[in-house]
Amino acid sequence: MILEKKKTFNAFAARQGLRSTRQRDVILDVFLATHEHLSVEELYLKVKASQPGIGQATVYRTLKLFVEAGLAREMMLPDGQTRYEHQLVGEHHDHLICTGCNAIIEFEDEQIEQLQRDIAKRHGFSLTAHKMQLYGLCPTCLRATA
Amino acid sequence: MILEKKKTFNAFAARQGLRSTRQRDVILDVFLATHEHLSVEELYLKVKASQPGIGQATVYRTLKLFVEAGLAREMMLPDGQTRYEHQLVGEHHDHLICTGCNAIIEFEDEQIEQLQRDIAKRHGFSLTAHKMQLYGLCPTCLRATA
DNA sequence: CAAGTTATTGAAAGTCGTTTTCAAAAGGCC
DNA sequence: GGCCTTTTGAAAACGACTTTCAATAACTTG
Ligand SMILES: [Mn+2]
Ligand SMILES: [Mn+2]
Ligand SMILES: [Zn+2]
Ligand SMILES: [Zn+2]
Repeated sequence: MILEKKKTFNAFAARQGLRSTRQRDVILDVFLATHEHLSVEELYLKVKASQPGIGQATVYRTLKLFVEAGLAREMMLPDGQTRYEHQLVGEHHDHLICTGCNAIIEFEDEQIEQLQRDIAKRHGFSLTAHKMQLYGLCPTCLRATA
Repeated sequence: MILEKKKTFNAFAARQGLRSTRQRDVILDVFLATHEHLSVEELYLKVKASQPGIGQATVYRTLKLFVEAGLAREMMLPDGQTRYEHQLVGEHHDHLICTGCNAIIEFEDEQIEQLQRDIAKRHGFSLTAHKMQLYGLCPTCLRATA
C-alpha cells in the first residue's frame, strides 16, 4: 500500500506539473513509514536523519502537497503545532486524546456523523467537514492519578 | 445578568487576592457587552475605543482571568487566533461555522454528547472536555455560490 | 491619610511555529 | 549540452502571543 500511495502522489505531481525531486521522495518515504500524528518538526528530524541536507522549509512545503494530493490530513491539537497523519481515501476518524500522556486514540462513530449531518441540515448548511476531539485521561494515566 | 457576572468576577478576584483596577473593569464591561466570538485583537480595539490608554498585554492577561473565573471560554478556530465567548455556568454548546462568511451558529445536542461519553467509556477514558466544530456553507453563502 | 509594600500596567523585546524571500541548484525538454 | 522553469535551503520576516521591566496604581498599616 506504500507503493500505491507513492503512485497517488506521483499522479498528483504529474497532474500539477510538479517536478520529481530527491527531497520529496525522501519526505514521502519517511511520512509513509510513520504511523503517528507527527508534527512538522518531528517529521523534519526523521527526514534529516536519512538525508541531512534537507531543509525545514521543504518539509513544510511538501507536507502541504501531501494534503493537496489527498495522502495526508492536517490536524491541530491545543499544543500549537500542526500535525499530519495518513489520510485514506473515503475514510474518516476522530480523536480521543489523553491530556496526561498525549496518547491519541482514533475512533469512528457513524451515529455521531449522522447526527452532525442532521444538525447541519436543520440549519440549512451544506456540511463540508468537521472536527471532533474528546479530551480526558486514558486508563493508564487514570490509574497513576488515583 | 451583567451585574451578576461582575459579581462573579469580583468574588473570584477577592478569592485570588487580585486588585481591582480600572483596566479590568473596562475590559469586563466591553466583554460583557459583546455577544460574539471575539479575538483578542477585536476586543482590544473595542477596549481602546472606550479607554485609549489600555495596552494589548493587559487585554491578553485579563481575558485569561475571565476564563479562570469561569466567565469566558476560549476557542480556537482555524484562523489562528484565540477567541473568547461568554461561558454560562453549567452550559455547553458546539459550533457550526460557515467557511464562506465566518458566521457561527451555536448548537447543543444531548444525543451526541451522550455518544461521546459512550465512546470515552468504551476506551476506559475519563472524559473532561471536548471540541466539536462543523464546517460548511450557510444558506446565504450557498445561494451566493449557486 | 501618609508611607510602605506589592500587584498591575504598558511598551517593548522576546518566543515560537510557520511563511516568505531570494539566489543557487536541479529537473525537464529540445 | 543548453535553456527555461521549478525547487531548494538559509535566513529573514511574520503574527499571535508571552515575558520583561521600570513606572504606576492599589491596598495595608500605623
Ligand atoms: Mn488520527
Ligand atoms: Mn459559541
Ligand atoms: Zn494517558
Ligand atoms: Zn456564510
